[in-house]
Amino acid sequence: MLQNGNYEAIFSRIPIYIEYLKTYEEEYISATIIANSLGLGEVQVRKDLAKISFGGKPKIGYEVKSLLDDLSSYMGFDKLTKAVIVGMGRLGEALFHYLGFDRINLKIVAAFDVCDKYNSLDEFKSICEKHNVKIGIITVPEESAQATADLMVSSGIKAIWNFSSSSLKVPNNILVKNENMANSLSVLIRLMNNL
Amino acid sequence: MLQNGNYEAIFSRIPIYIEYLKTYEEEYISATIIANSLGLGEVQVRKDLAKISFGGKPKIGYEVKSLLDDLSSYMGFDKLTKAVIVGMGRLGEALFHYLGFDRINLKIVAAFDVCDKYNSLDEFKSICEKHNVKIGIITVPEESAQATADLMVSSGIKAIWNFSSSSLKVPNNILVKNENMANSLSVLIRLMNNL
DNA sequence: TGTATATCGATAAAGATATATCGATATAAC
DNA sequence: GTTATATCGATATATCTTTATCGATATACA
Ligand SMILES: NC(=O)c1ccc[n+]([C@@H]2O[C@H](COP(=O)([O-])OP(=O)(O)OC[C@H]3O[C@@H](n4cnc5c(N)ncnc54)[C@H](O)[C@@H]3O)[C@@H](O)[C@H]2O)c1
Ligand SMILES: NC(=O)c1ccc[n+]([C@@H]2O[C@H](COP(=O)([O-])OP(=O)(O)OC[C@H]3O[C@@H](n4cnc5c(N)ncnc54)[C@H](O)[C@@H]3O)[C@@H](O)[C@H]2O)c1
Repeated sequence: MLQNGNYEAIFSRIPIYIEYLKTYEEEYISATIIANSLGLGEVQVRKDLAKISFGGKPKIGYEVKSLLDDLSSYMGFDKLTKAVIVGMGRLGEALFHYLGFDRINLKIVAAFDVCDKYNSLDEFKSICEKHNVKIGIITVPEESAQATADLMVSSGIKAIWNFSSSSLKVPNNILVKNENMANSLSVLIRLMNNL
Repeated sequence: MLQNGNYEAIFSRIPIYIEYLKTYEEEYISATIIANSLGLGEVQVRKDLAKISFGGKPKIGYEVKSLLDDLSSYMGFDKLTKAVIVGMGRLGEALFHYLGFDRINLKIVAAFDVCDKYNSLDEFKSICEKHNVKIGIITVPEESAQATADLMVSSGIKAIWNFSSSSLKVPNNILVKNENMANSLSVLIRLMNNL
């Protein structure tokens, strides 16, 4: 199942480095500059980079271009990842039209719903197999979430991004990332009340 | 600024306990049952509960009702929290109509957009002050995000839930939680490619 | 009443993550 | 050339988080 919540902390920083580096015009950049720009510790930045890329030069820093390449391929952004989405209601529509997945090289190749404006679920398996789809996005109502997950698993999908608040039962080799918005917001409420 | 990403880990587990407990019919529950149902370690559950609630009884467990109360008030769900949302495009609409915020006792009291179907930004400050709004949700395009944040700060908002991928500059006493969906999904891509 | 057991809480150990310190080095300035 | 300095990488320390262990206790049952 691998129902993760806490991943290696570094994984969530790399995309931030990448975004920042894309805006950086010089040929070289130091860990100090990255750290200060992003509000992180410079030792942490240096350690992250050391883990992924080749060394920087004292007094100079890291070469931006090759750093970007290394970070991107570390995250898997160098390869196109294909996804499908099931449940084309308000949230599904929003995600389907969102342009921001481009920069992580993710493409939503098909959208499914019970309503016939979209691909029918009958075609789900064949479309997934044809495109070798790896990621399934679940934006159906709670009560349909488990059935949708089952369909995804039986269609060869390897990872599920779940926006319903159902906790899905899936085989051990399938990744599930729950994107529970209310829970995420509640962390903010808690922190706020603490101040 | 408090531009957090890694909060106390416990904060993100409490809402999960709460959801689970709401479905639990018995009068008492043990850490063992919670842990097994949610795929967590039982020592971890016991430690979390010990931090927040009064003790359980050996061989019996914790009283569900009072546990729920304690966890809810720890998270701040016992008080109504008011939010506003700015940017009523696809994502803004989805969030505005989402019913799941009820269970964390959050109410979106007003929705703003440049389009006149919604509240006008001219009224932003007065509405926020009138309702004593604490949380601002940003779902405007990138280029308007910082201006929106500024408006929120100057209208007395204490915490911002930011869906744009701009990194916002705000005063030190304002909380910002970036909900960068592409970055979140990229963690899943990374984990998947690792298997 | 005594024994077995599920469970708790406390303490200890392990693991993960973040921060601090410092010598080495590449460049720049003198 | 020598010196000053920004930066790196390595090592050490600190903090946070999770997991393991174990004695104490409330109940169930013989
Ligand atoms: N709207 C939000 O901001 C938001 C936020 C967080 C989580 N969610 C969750 O995301 C899910 C969708 O939310 P929404 O607001 O878009 O709801 P919605 O009602 O607008 O959309 C649900 C869509 O799923 C379709 N559907 C229903 N059963 C289906 C099935 N078996 N197979 C395929 N499609 C099916 C419906 O036709 C509809 O188009 C819900 O589980 C909700 O709790 C929504
Ligand atoms: N759609 C998604 O699934 C998704 C996912 C993650 C992040 N985002 C981000 O959320 C934001 C909104 O995305 P969307 O898909 O809803 O876009 P959208 O274009 O559908 O909606 C943007 C809305 O903001 C309004 N707007 C523009 N400038 C404004 C201003 N200054 N003040 C108030 N309203 C203003 C527009 O009128 C429009 O209604 C973007 O920053 C996007 O990158 C979207």
